[in-house]
Amino acid sequence: MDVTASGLYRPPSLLPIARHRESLLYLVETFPVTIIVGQTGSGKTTQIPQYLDQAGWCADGKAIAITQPRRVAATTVAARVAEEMRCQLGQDVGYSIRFEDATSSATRIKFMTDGLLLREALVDPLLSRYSVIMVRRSSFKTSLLMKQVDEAHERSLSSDVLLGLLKKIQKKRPDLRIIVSSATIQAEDFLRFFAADENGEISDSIGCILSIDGRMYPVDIHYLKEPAEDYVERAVKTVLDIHTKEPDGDILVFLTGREEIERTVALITERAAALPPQPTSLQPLPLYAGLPTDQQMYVFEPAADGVRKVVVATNIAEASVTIDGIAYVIDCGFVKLRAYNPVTGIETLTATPVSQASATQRAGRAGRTKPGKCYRLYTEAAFASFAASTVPEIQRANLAPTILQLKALGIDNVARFAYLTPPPAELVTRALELLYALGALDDYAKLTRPQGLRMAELAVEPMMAKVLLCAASFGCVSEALSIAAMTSLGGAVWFEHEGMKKAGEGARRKFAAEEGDHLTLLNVYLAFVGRGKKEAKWCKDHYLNYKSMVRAVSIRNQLKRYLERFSINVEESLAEKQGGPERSEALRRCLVAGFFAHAARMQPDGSFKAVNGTVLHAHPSSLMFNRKADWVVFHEITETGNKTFIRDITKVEKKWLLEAAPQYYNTK
DNA sequence: CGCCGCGGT
Repeated sequence: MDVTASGLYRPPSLLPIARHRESLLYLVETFPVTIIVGQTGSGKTTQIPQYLDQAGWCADGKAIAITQPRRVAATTVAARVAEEMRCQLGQDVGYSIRFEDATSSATRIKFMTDGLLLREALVDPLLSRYSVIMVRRSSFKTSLLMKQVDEAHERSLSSDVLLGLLKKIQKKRPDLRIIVSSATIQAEDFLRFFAADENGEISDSIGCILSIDGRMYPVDIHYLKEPAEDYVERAVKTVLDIHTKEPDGDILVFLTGREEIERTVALITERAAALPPQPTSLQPLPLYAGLPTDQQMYVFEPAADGVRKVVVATNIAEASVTIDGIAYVIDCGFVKLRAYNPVTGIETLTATPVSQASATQRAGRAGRTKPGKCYRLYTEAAFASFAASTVPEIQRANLAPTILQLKALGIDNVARFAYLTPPPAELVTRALELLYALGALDDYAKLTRPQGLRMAELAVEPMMAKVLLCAASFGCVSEALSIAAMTSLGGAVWFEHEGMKKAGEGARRKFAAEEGDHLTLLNVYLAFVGRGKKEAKWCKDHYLNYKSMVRAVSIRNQLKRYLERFSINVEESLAEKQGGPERSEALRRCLVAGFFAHAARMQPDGSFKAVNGTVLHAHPSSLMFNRKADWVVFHEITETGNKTFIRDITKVEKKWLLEAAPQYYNTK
């Protein structure tokens, strides 16, 4: 959300990009690909689309697409450009993000998320309505930091896939212009990526790099002389040291997760109270994505006079969110990262040392408005041992959704797709196997029609997409839609708060279904949309996250529209038999049709055993955490620390599993 | 018995 950078509010003619207007237009005219290097505040995102529009790139009804990594970036930048062009947002300038389309037939400049542009490519494979596509990959130029020349760079799965797709489209559309804004270090790589043909030969007529200058304040880096034994302790101590010895300025502490953050906030409060009287007081504030929005807002409010703010945050503060007034950064040197094990199919979420690029980006948070200081809770030798940059998502994620998407985009040979960095073969193989078992791919690994194509179009992961497509045959489309929408929220259904856990669990019991979490989620959804209850207060009283519930309604509507387009009868509900055993069985059989690969059996000790022998535990947030069951299917599997948890669990019968996927269970 | 880093369709 770097859109609030000071540069944006400078008159456009004074922005650094203004001096490069003519050369930029020349390059875009001459080369199919232009790589722009320049940092936040250079004005490239707001000005370049306007230059292109003025230069005639929107003639003949064509439009310019600009992708952003975040929804909030797409909407705010679009609003800014509309204001500069003195037009109403949604007319000449608009944006399009999931659930919100602020564009019209008059729209020439369109901001959007990269994931949404990929979806458009399913319908319009050559993206023919665009004359220019500008892809923003957040980049951070930090070469003014002491002793460092380094850059960080967000690499989401969708933006990696988009760039590969654009390269493919360009071969068929020489008229298309591609602009990529990138970090200096990657600029050459991008150019080579687009210029290389299938044999690796580089063409020099494909593209060019344009650099725009920008600046940042210096940040002093301080390392530990000896490694810290407990970085939470050390972070608290550093906060107090800064507070008692350093001039005014707020503090930002990077830690890895909720529990650590809450503990640190409590420790700071406790220790600060024990200090001798200080001229200013300390106000520690937690910040992580799971925190309710109203509590997140506190960190953006300027501290009162005589108060020094200490924001204790996860990686959310590294690039997603910008807090003004930070003069000191404390970096624990770790981040929680997801990884996917293709052999076991289990995702892990573990604290891992950050990359040098990431550490640099964290330090840079102290130098946004004036010179700052960064205290690294590790040694300089440790920093030197960190990887240069974080392993891109495409090399560590479950690729089933991505591979399905590529197939639907007409890329049959996923092994030969132009990846920026190719994923490990095992990840691709595992994804292909699952998609085959779900019937999305045939014996020749070709997308099945209509089933595979429809699964790709539905905005849920392949297993849940299969559930939705099977629901009609079980007579539970309406219920499956609600469950799909609720599981899409990814655990954000319940409003968690320190000290109210007991009460929250009591509230949860009101919705509990004997059969497990999916039916419970359905009960929650039905209660929310039930007469007169679709309101924030009702949610609060029942310990539900209102924002998430509203989102579930949107997701369900969108999924429903897709099913209607597939001519699936959505009204087919078992509502009249509500609560009856037939409804419950139909629904659970339907879940099995998609989630047969996520089956496990409860052991006498209450743990579960997967079909491949892995020992699993019901996540404490699950109803099955302390209930008896035999066979179950589950939505998600994650390993944290040294335990493997399953979440969103529902009781099923073994024979349903065998019926749903006989070949899958025979080969195991 | 004891817990999800951050995004996106």
